[in-house]
Amino acid sequence: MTITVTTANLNGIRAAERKGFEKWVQKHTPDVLCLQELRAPQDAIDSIFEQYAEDYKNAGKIAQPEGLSTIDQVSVFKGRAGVGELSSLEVLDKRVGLPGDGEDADTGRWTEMDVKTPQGYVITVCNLYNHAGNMDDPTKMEQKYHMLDAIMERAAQLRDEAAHGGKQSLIVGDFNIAHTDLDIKDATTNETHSGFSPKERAYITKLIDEYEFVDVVRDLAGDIQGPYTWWSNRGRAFENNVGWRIDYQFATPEIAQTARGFEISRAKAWYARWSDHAPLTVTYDV
Amino acid sequence: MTITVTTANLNGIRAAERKGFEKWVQKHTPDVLCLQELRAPQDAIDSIFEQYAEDYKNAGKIAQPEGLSTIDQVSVFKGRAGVGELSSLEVLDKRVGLPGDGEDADTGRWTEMDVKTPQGYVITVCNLYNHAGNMDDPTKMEQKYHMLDAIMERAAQLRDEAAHGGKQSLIVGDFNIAHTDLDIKDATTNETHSGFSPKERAYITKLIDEYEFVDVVRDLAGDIQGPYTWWSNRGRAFENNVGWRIDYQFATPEIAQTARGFEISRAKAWYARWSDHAPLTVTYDV
DNA sequence: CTTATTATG
DNA sequence: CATACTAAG
Repeated sequence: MTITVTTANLNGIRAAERKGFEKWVQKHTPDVLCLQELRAPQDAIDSIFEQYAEDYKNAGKIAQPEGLSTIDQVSVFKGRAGVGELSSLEVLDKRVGLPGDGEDADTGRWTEMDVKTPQGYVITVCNLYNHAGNMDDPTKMEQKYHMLDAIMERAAQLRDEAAHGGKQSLIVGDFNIAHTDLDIKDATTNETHSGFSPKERAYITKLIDEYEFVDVVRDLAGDIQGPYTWWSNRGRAFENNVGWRIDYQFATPEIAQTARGFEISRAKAWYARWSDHAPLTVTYDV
Repeated sequence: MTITVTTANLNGIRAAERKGFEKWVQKHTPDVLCLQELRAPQDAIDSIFEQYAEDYKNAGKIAQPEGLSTIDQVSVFKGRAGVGELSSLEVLDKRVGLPGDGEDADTGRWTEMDVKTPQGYVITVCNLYNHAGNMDDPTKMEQKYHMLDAIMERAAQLRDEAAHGGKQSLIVGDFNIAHTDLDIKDATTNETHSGFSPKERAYITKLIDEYEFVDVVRDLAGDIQGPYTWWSNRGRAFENNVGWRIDYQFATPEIAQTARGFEISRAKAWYARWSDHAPLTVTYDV
């Protein structure tokens, strides 16, 4: 009995809908679907998520549309960021925002769901969209580091909860950071760019080494170049596979051990590109 | 020996290019081509007009690309208005702006060319794009009336020049006013809207009655409903022919008498819609 | 509804 | 290069 968890940055859910993303949803209906960069107002998100609920029902994943649990966080900045999380599993709790967010919660960058797996385990699935950052704009880098600090804080809590057979966790989404040379096509030219600077990469290392989260896709793929999840819209980056791996699934050790495989939709013949990111799905035997 | 004069509001020359307007140019190569709403910066206009010069050369209308005369006026407001005029005839003079414009000349709404016809007549061709206006915004209506006042002033000069066998004139373009019930599908509901208010319509009447300009298309078409030149992008206006006649060719009496026929491209099977306006071409035997 | 602009990624 | 926004028509 396995579950599938997908993370997909849509770069505008309405634009992705126009380009056929819903066909992908109908085909895959992952047990947990984590979406980033919805870039849409609440009413648009509500009506699209209702359609997805119908899709899950028609695919036989849930008995009724009300059987799909959803949570989302729209940004206070119109047309920017925005994250949402959907699950056909039993959902015990849903939360939005990070500890450090404070009053400033409506950044549209973090949601959580506690889901119950078919085998009866409870897993916290955290869904995030980090700032892109810009080396020429220190305030934007500060926002990026600030969110990374908050993620570390939450990761510490989740690690402690997971210890000694406790509640396991996933932290998935768009970190906007490639971790190592394997995670970026052009490492040398990008060391001075936001997304591959040493300071940013150190946060990913810290998440793995200090908070004991496992980079599931790297573990499954081994030490190969790639696989990438994002390709710039500029030039022929997608066609030439000049990509970055900036979308991740990090898992606490126990659930990481159950990871059976992953799929990045780019490789598939039926894949129609509806975003500069490709969806990343991991199958867990849990 | 006839000449063709076309007026076409492109609603963005770059968008029109993407949709195949250049094919229309290659097919028709009118002797005088008056364009409105270019909505593009000078460098974009320059390079597109150079392409049109090649098209005229390839069509055998001119000997070399340099044989096409062009004049244009870009608006000081980026991405708005903008008019241009092209001719394969001998051009004696070119001017931009209206008398009333003063310092404020770069409104992108008026150009003139003095062209010499194959029969040796000199004709001033004025090309205009009037403000759309908005009944809820008095300053916008004031701008529209102000331009109409300036047009009347120029029309008075041109009428005087044309008297007793003098230099004839055309005033063509987008007036953003339907003159009579015949010039609009839905007259009653639009009397309170900009474009069909009594005050605006009176300017067209004045141009005809006081300044003796002939509404060439109405003269040729007779008292029928239509033909329209503009259809709203909203709803199914184009499909249902819910249109307005707001693009005109006004002529001094002598040249008006030589008008042999007109064509509005909408009626043609090959017509691909690249704007909310359709091009209007009149053939003059002059 | 469509084309522009702008900011953001 | 693409998706938003806003202004304008």
